[in-house]
Amino acid sequence: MLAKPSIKRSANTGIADEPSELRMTRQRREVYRVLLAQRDHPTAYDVFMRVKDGLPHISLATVYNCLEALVEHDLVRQVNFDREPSRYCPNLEEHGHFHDRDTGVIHDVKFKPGIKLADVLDLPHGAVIQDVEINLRGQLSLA
Amino acid sequence: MLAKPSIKRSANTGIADEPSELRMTRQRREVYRVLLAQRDHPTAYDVFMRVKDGLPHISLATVYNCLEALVEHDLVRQVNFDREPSRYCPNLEEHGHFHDRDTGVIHDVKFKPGIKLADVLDLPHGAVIQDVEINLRGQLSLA
DNA sequence: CCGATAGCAAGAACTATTCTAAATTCACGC
DNA sequence: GCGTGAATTTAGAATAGTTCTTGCTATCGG
Repeated sequence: MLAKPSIKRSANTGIADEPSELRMTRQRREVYRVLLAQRDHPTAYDVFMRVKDGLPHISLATVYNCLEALVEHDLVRQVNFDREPSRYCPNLEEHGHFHDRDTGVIHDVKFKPGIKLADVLDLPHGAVIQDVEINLRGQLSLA
Repeated sequence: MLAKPSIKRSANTGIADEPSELRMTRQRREVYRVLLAQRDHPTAYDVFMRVKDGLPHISLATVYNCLEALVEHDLVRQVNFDREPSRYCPNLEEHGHFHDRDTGVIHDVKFKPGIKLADVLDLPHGAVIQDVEINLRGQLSLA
């Protein structure tokens, strides 16, 4: 997602389509805290296990709900490699992901300074990009 | 996948790790033909429906097997948007995909001439890229 | 405090995909 | 042409990550 963070904002104005604010419940706060605390791109299940330390009664479904809410409100990005379980990333800067086949670790990959995606891609005429996903797979040669 | 096409090649030399050639069965040929005939990034199920015209008794599992074999041998690329059903693309040039939210159509997106991914990304030191996936979502403004 | 709305929990349901086991096909040497 | 072993196909069962349903609970505005 391109950054458009929104946490608690002004009260609803009554205008129909206004995106609603995210209510920060105990569960959502804990899920978000867990994501910030250890930025290793955990799966929903990983998050579930970590959140249980603070909220032993939380259910996996709630973790999914919370992650969805956080993603929807652009506090967190969902990262998908092929059809593996989704992973979650609190880094909101535009960046890609490098999956190391040897270790399984996913590294954030930034653009070189000054580079914009639209500068390097031949986009369809009139294309308005709402979402960018760049996923790399490979290995870290030790040489 | 980075291009490394291999269809029928020379007979096996006896060397252990040589990647084996792809045996072109009726089913695989038909699946491949269908992908080349209509390059609209069909799902496995779409392919299944199309292949049935020529091979009415083919099973969905076989279509999955064939697609996997074709992907494995770099004749076809698998395209994943989030966790939606995988789509299949016979375009082997390095390119990305733009998913139009309004129509659902997926467009191929080429790099501007002369641009290499490594030129624009800050890769981890020593990273060897085996596979690149660039997925965009947005709309085609009619203006 | 009251009613309405949003969120939570537990488990069932869903669905794209993979696996299993048995039957078929194929390449190849004879 | 024909047997043989390996690869492939098939149909259906199984899997797994995720989403849905239902009833309960918390929260908010008034």
